[in-house]
Parts: sequence; C-alpha cells; structure tokens
Amino acid sequence: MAATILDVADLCGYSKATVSRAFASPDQVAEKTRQRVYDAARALNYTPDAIARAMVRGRTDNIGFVIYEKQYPVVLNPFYSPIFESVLQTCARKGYSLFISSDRDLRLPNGQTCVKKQMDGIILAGQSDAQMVMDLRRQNMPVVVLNNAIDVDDLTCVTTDQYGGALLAMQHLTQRGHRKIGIIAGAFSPHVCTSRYNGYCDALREIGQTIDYRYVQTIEPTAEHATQCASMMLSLPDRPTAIFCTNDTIAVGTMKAALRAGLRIPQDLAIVGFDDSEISHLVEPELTTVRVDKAAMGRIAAEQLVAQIEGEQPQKQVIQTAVELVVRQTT
Amino acid sequence: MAATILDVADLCGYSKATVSRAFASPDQVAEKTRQRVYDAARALNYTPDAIARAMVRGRTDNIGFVIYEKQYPVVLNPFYSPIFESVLQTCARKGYSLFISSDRDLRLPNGQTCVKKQMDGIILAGQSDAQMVMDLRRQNMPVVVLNNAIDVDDLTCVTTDQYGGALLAMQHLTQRGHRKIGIIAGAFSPHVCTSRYNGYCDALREIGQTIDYRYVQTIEPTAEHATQCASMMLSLPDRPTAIFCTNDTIAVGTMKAALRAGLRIPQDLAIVGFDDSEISHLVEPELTTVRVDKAAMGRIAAEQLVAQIEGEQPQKQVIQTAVELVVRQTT
DNA sequence: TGAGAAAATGAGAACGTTTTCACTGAAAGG
DNA sequence: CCTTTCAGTGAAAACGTTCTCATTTTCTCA
Repeated sequence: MAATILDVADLCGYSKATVSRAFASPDQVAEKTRQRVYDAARALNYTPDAIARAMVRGRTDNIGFVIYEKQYPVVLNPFYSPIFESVLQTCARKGYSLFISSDRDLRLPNGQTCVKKQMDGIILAGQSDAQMVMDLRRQNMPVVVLNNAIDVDDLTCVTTDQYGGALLAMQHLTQRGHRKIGIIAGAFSPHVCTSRYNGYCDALREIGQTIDYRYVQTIEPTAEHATQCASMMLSLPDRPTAIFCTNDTIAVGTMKAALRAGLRIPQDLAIVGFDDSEISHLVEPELTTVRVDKAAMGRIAAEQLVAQIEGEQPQKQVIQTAVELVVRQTT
Repeated sequence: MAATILDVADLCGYSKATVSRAFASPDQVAEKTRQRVYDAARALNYTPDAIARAMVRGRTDNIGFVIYEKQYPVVLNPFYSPIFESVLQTCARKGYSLFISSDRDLRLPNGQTCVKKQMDGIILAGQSDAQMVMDLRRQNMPVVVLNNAIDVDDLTCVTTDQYGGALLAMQHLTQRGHRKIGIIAGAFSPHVCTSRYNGYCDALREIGQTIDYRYVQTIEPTAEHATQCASMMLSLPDRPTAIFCTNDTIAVGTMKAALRAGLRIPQDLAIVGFDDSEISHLVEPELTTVRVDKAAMGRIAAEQLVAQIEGEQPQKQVIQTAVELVVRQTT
C-alpha cells in the first residue's frame, strides 16, 4: 500500500540505489538529483522503511533503556527522570533513538524474539543482576549497567559514590552533635545497600560510637513502611535524635511519623535523605539530602554503551559519579 | 556471526521452512520435529531475528507509548505510571510489546525513519495536538489519544470526566459552606483546562456566586509557581477560604504557601487537588483530591488501539472514564 | 584537446525471515 | 484394496532496503 523506494525511483527516473543514497547519504548524490528524488518522495508520501533498513545494515540505531526496581515494578520511576533525559540527549547527539522498555520484556520465556533484537544495545538500570546481564550477553547484546554495580567480566557499571554520599550525610549529623543516629534503609540492590550502610557504620566509628542495632532497620522502600518503621523507632525510651534515610521517599515517610508523634523537625529529630529527588523540596520543612549527579550518570552510561556498540571492547569497571550534600531545613 | 535459521535447519536436518514454523506456529509441526529443532536451536544459541520477521510480516507487534507534556518535557511523568502499567498489561495480554518513546522522536525533521515504522500503532498521551495526529495518520499509523480530547476525524480519544471531576471537587467545597473559592489552574491541554475551569464556574453558578477574577489564576503547573501564585492570592485583603487546584502538584505548592503564611489547613484554608497522584498522601496534612481511573484509561486506550491495528475502522469518539472524590485532611 | 581523476549512477546480491503452493506419505473410510 | 483426506514437510518467492562493484559522466589540468 505505502510507497516503496521503487515507486520513487520510477517516478523520478533514477535507480533505487540512487534514491537510497539520496536519503541515507545525501552527500554522495548530485544536488539536482537529490532535489528530484525528494520531490518524488514528497509526492508519494514516501519515507524509508526503518525495518528493511535495519535488516540490511544489521543495526537499528536504537538503544533500549530498561529500568528494573523491585519495589517499583513500574517503569516510570521518577528517580530516573533526569537520568533518562541525559541519556536521551547523549543518544540523540550520537545518532541513536532511545526506547524505554519494561523489564518484563527481558524475561520472556524460551528467549523468544523480544526487545533484544530491535536494539543495538541496552542500558540496564536499577536492580539488575548478573543473570540478566549474562542473558543479554549470550545474544551478543552490548550492555551497560546504570545505578548498580555487578560483578561480571568485562562489564561497565555506572553508579554513584554511594559510600561517600552516606558518609557525607552522616558526618553532617555527627558534626551537629548527634550521637544517637538511626538508619532506615531501603531494600535496594546489594551494591547500594551495603555501600550506604558502610558509610553509616564508618561515620559512627569515626566518633567512637558503637552501633545500636535497635536504631538499624531495613524496610521495603515505600513511604508507608517508613512511617510505620520510624514510629516504632521513635517510641523507644531513648529514641534517636537523628535518622539517616537511604532515600527521599523513606525520609518523607519518616517525617510524617515524626510530625504525628508531635516532634519538631529538626529540633527534636533531624532527618537526612538520599537522592535529592523532586519531593525533597516539596515537603515542609524541606529535606536535607544527598544529591547525586544524575546528568553525569546518564551521559556516561550512554557514552560507554555507544562506544561498545561502535566496536570498542568493554572494560570491567565501575564508574562513580560525584555526590554533594544539600542542606535544607530538616537538619 | 550469530546463528540464523539456516544454521539450525542444517544442524537438525529439516528445511528452514520447518524451523520457521517450529518457532512461529509450533502446532503446525510434528512433536518430534519440534523437539529436534529446539535442541538444535539451543545448541547454536539461536533465536529468531525480530527484524527479519517484521520485514516479511509487515508488522512488529510493538506498540509505542508517547507522552508529550510541555511542562514536563520529560518522558517519565509519574502521573502516567499507573496508566502505563495498565497499558502494558493489556498489550501483553493481546500479544504486543510496549515501548515508551520520547516525544522528540515524533518531531524528526523531514520525516526520516523514526519511531513510526517500528511500531504497529501509537498511544499519544498528554498535550498532543491535531498536527501530531495528522502526521502519524499520513504514515498510515493507527493512533489513539490518551488523557486529551482532540477534534480530528475518525479519532478515538480516551480521557477522564474532567468537567465532572472539577464539579465534584467544587461542590464538596460549597457544601462545606465555602463561598470565596479560588482556582489555580495549570496550563495543560485546552481540553483539560477548559473542562476543569467550566466545572469551577458552574459550581459557583449553582450557588449563585459570581466569579471574582482576582481568585482565578493560570500558571505553569509546577509547585514553585503554585507557591508564588498562592502567596499572592492569600495576601489579598479578603482572601479566599478555599482553593481548587487543577492538579496535585499545584495543590502541594499551594499548601506550602498557606503554611508559610501561618494559615492552618483546613481550618483557615481548604485545598482540593486533582489526579490523586502519589504525593497526595505523602504530604502532611494529606490532600483531598479527585481520583481518576487510570487503570481504566490505560486499558481502554490499549484495547482501542489493538482493535484498530487488527483492522477495525476507527470511530470518532471521546471515551470518558469515571472520577471519584477522595476526601482526606485538607478540607 | 585529451588523459586521468573524481564524482555520479546503476545492476544486483544480500540481509533472515514468513508464507504460498505443491508434494509426500500415512491414516481413514468404504 | 482403492480412494480420499490431511498432517507434515520442502522449494522458492517475497519483504524493502543497503552496499559493493562496475560503468558512465563530469571535472581538472597540462
């Protein structure tokens, strides 16, 4: 039904090879010819068929962005919004289109055709694991892991200085004189969990404080769970004077528990979050948090992937982007 | 490099036609044959090439989800999260994969190969306009519009009862005795804006109240703009006793302005939002808002699109899903 | 003006599938 | 035992491009 390259060739009197060139590499074709080809194409409402093109070139110039977070089985995790934006721009600059795909597509039974074949490479964000990476690798699919660190040969991971961020947050609290500091940790990927928890421990060690395990809690990272967990921690006879929350959603949930318990923030309870997500400055009082350089993460991940797609050998490396403490009103 | 159907055929001793059938329509092939084909495929690490398959079938079984919101030029708008989830499930049930694409891909210059050809149809969400729909139509691309209503021939739009929702919110306020009610309206698509504004006006008319234009403001729908706008409205000599915000983000920004002005919510100022987004129960006090049936929107849009893809003639219609008032603590 | 270089074009194979049509052999029915 | 049916299979033509190689045309410079 739709016009093909042959129809255009017939109409303008050139061969299909020339028409193809007029679209795919315009500088290989005479100015006059190009004009005639474009005129004919417009007349026929023709655009090159991406599928046929991908078929013969063996590449689609598409990159897939797969977000997999267990607690947010939803692709549209707002945390990734700025990251996506940065990935998108980098891809566009390099000549690639970007598609977000649901994690489910990677999990199709018996390896049937899926995302894979239609993408030149994949950015795997979040709680991805070695298994997922290996699955993709087996199909010769270039992969870069984003916001996680996984131990697989020749695998590039782009993440944040999780440990440094946690240390920053905790040192901020200890410098303000806090000694009884709790942590409410979300069950993220092992890499994120352990790094942030280590930052917590080391900061306490620095001031010679031993860890009080009544102040250490791990939860599903939703605001509701956080509220519940914080309520319990705050009803201890000697409650903590500060709580380090391993992301902003948890911090907001914790704030709610404090307000309900009649505590003033930050006078009675100081709270620090992590991520500097949008909500951190929507709540009242505004949240002190650790800002991660999402733009850099996105850009670097995209650049690494494109390099791989274009033939570079992947290195086993973990690239960490910088963190920064944003002091607002909850401390 | 990667194994093709021919390699598998050679290894298992059948023709490529049979191998193809073993994967594409397993019931047309003898049990014993199918096993041998699968064994050979596994040995060679073969999976069918989706591109080649799409080429000959003339379809990809992919559906594109394009979100275009001006104030959120970011694809990962959390409002769409539950909608996406519902679209995804419906598509999966019908045998389609779903890809989110950036609106930018639709806007490529000179109609070069883009999203279009790799998708069997597109769900256009948000502030799409007639132009975008026509562009896609010209490429014979089935389209359904989501969360907007556009006046184009034979176009199916799935949206919410915007007017009814606004009326519900306003009647709730007037029933509680409010007379001086402000509106802070976000600059959304014309359809959303006018419907919600009409609801506001009609509710006031019902109680014989004339519209005080000092209480009517339109803003870019961010929390910051809302805070600023609400501050001004609240510093009027006779400030409103309630404000209807046309989405939850605006409502949160308005709450912040009220708290900063030392007003108690809801005693001094009642606030109603719209959308029932996640943030509405994260803030303190929790937000009264209008819940829209996102699951239904997603499901219906996907069903309509699939029907179109599979040959049904598109109808010109606007399907409205139900709304419901969720009363929380801000009223 | 003519030779050589460079630019523009065309012919046709290739990309990896699906699918139509024809063929084979086995089961079914009388 | 002969016909009819039907499930299973194979041969080969598509699908709409790109790209190599060869050919023709145009340009450059002595």
